[in-house]
Amino acid sequence: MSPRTPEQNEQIRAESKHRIMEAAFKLIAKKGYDSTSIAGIAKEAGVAKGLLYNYFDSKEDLVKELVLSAMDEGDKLMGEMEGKEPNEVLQLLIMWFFREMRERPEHWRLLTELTLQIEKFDFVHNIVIGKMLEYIDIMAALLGQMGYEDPIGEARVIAALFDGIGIEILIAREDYPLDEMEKYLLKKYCNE
Amino acid sequence: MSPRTPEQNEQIRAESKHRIMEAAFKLIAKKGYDSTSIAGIAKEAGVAKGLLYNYFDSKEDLVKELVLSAMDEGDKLMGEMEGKEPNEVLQLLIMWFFREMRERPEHWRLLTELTLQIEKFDFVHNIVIGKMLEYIDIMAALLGQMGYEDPIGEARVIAALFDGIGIEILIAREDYPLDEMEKYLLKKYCNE
Amino acid sequence: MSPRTPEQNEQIRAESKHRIMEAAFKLIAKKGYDSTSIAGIAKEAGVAKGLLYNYFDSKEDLVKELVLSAMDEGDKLMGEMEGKEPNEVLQLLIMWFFREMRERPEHWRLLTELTLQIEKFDFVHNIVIGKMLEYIDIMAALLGQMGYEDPIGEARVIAALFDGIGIEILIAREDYPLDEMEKYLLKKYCNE
Amino acid sequence: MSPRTPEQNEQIRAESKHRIMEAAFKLIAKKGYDSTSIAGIAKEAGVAKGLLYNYFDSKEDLVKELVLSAMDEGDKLMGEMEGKEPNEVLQLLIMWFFREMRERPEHWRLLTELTLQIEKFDFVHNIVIGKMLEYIDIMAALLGQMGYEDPIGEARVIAALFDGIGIEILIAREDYPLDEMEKYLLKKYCNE
DNA sequence: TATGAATGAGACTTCATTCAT
DNA sequence: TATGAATGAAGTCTCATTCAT
Repeated sequence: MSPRTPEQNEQIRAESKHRIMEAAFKLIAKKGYDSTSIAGIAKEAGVAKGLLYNYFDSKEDLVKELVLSAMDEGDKLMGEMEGKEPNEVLQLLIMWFFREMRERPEHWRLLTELTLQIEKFDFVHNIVIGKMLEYIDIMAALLGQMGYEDPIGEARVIAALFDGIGIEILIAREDYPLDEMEKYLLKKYCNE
Repeated sequence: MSPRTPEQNEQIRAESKHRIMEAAFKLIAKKGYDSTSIAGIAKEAGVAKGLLYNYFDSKEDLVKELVLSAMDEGDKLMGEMEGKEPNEVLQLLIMWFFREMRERPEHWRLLTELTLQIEKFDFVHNIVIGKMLEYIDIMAALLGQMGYEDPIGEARVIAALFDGIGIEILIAREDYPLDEMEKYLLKKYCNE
Repeated sequence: MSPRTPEQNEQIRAESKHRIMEAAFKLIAKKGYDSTSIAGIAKEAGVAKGLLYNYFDSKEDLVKELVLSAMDEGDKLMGEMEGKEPNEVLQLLIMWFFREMRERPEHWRLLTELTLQIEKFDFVHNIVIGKMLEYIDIMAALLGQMGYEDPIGEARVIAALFDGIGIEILIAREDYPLDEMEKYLLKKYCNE
Repeated sequence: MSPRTPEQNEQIRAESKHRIMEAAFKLIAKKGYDSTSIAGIAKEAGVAKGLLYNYFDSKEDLVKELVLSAMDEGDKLMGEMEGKEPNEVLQLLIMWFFREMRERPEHWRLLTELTLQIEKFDFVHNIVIGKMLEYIDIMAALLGQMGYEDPIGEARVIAALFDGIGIEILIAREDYPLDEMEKYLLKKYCNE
């Protein structure tokens, strides 16, 4: 029973926390915030209920961290677009969006679910608004370079399109004509 | 002395039920289904908890009636479009949408909130999918008459746009540039 | 709208009260005291809930009157036995008991149900004990005249038999071999 | 520091469960199922309401376990009768019955109470009917060996007697002449 | 006398959180 | 660090009872 080194402890902590967040993500994305219980998360993560409170102050706090980490991933993308042709960037963005929707619809589910609980999760709300504006700016710059007459207007249209498609996918699930939409948008914004 | 007449009772009932539904609508649209308690609804409506169960079998039943009545209102519109020019209809639809968003964003809030709770409210979910397809068909017919090359594709785009704008308004509230978007869309789809 | 005469009022009262008691009896005998609601009784009786409180102070009070009236009926029988041969009386009692069990098992159901709720219905409890002793005395007198060695002991046996058969009928319902038991007891106590 | 061992937990759980079942038994046997609240049981057991649901799925489930455990005890007896003289067995049964009635009338109270709630506790009901038939068979075999002319009839009489005495004890409590009845039955069925 | 809308206490149950180990 | 038994506030729903008409 020799005591663990600080490094070992740190690693154990990181692993446990990761497992808990993964479990929480999975369940909340599937069943929603209110219908996901702490007990359920603990069970899914294979740890005891009490352990969650070693890492998170409350259920809300857990969600907060979850959202922040989910946002992070979205940001990386934009970085990768530096230095490419506007036309190509737009094409990549559209394709990336549809790939995301195919492969990880739950990410979108989680953010939407929590964003709509405006009262409860103020901070998600604020972050999301910020991101939205940021992305619209980037998109407007692109469209400006591509010669659009009202680039901000069209950027807002594209943003709304993405959000709208996202929500329709959440509702229609496998019935949604993802492929057709992708083709249509690529043709509309990138071809010719 | 004498008991109330059936007419008096009917009126009392109608009023109480209305008060309860209004209170429920207000709270659920603001805080979401799960975070709205029966006790809260009763308090908001100014009645005792128990009274709700004179009018609704359960909390879910209350929501059901709420949704059905919210849907009703949306349908009237389509009826009024009969016999008009496609171009005009599209313009009216866009204007109607933005008027709705300005005047009754809570309707949209309520439907969105409940639609996303897929497991819990199957029936909302199913109704909404049905409506979506129906509206896309109508819209595609219009666009076809207006000479669009791929009317179904563009109808889907418009539907997604409406949904996307709707959800962005829910999030951004008064910060959303409703007027600019309306102008932009009218120009894009109706002008020239 | 001429006012009713006192006699008319009295008759109306009697009728309403009777209807309520009948309804209460029926439902309590079938579903038990706790599972029978005031609303249910009113509905069964075809009157408004509020009316019950014109005639009875409370649900318990209603039950009290019900039990008292049910007891009454049992008493008449004993009166009719005056002046008959002991042997014949015993035979009549046994036959009467089985007839009752066939025709009105609910009476027994009601009394048993309420008698067992000792804490709640003290008064039923006391009345029942009194009756039991009274009947055992009468029976013992009979058996004494018939030459039984320990008439009180055998009277208690017969009383317990009746109670036991009664309760088994409540449990087994139509599966209970009523006919065989009747024949057996008649042979045992009355024949030869 | 270290978490409890599984054994420790097992013991804690067993103790808590036992305390809850004892409390439930006591209260239900005294006041009946409907009049016994979860809150009351928890208070009697000295635990929080919520804890009951760590051990039982519902109030009904709690009762189920209670009944099954009460039944168990009754069965052991029959096993001990193997290989004894019929005469002796009958005597032992009678004496056992009266001992039970003296020492644990609440067991009988609980089973009777629940058995009569036919609609609610189907499973008790079915089990009890099964046992009744089983015991009557055993008894009839005994009586057959002892030379009774109609052993099944007499077995039914004895069963009804036991049930009847049981219920009379529930009602009359300490006023019931247990000793005299026991003597009388022993003389009637076993002596001479 | 009669009605039934309204009340509110209290029932069962869930679940985030705490804490002894 | 980790466990899970225990807590208790809060939620949904039922129902005996009241009261304006």
